[in-house]
Amino acid sequence: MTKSEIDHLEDGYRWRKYGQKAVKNSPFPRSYYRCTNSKCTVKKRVERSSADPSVVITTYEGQHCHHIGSFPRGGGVGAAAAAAHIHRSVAAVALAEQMSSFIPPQQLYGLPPLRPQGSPSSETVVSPASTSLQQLNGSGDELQRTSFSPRASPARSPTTTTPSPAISVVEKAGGLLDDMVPHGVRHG
DNA sequence: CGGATTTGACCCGCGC
DNA sequence: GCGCGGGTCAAATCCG
Repeated sequence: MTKSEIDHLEDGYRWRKYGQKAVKNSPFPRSYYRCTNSKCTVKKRVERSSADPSVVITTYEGQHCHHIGSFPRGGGVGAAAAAAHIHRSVAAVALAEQMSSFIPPQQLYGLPPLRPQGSPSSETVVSPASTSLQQLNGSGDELQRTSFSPRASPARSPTTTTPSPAISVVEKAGGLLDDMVPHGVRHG
């Protein structure tokens, strides 16, 4: 789950939308993305929460068989790539957690069928990924979630320059990216 | 002109 | 067997 107004959250990979369908649970449509890499079959499902329109639920499916390599903002990325090759898509999920960080891993709506048994034991599978991310972050995610306000403001200013709640996640992403990309390459 | 996005059609599994 | 919901394809369109 990610708190953001925009659907196309940049997690370091290139995504191409290939479909959009309306869902019953939510009045908002669900978007389907695929990794632009030819031999990479990773899929991403982005839907908006019915309870909180400002929350988007991003579901990763599959595993990136390639590293980021060509980061849209530049190069030198290692965090997401390192996390991505850990084992499964949980790395990507964990990465999304890092960006949102306002929900404990145990309460994830549902993880990929990593465990054939009925008990996924999410903490067991998320642990390695989040641990690595915590290490490369230098600190835990607690400080992030504490400084994050889950209810920023309605802020639906269409034409004004009022900062939108998306800025919050952007700042957080920036803080995360700060460790991934060097300064100066994020302006475009 | 090319790549990404849009959007309707098509396909598949499931319930009645 | 049919209808419905969900997922994907592909032609048209948009934008750089």
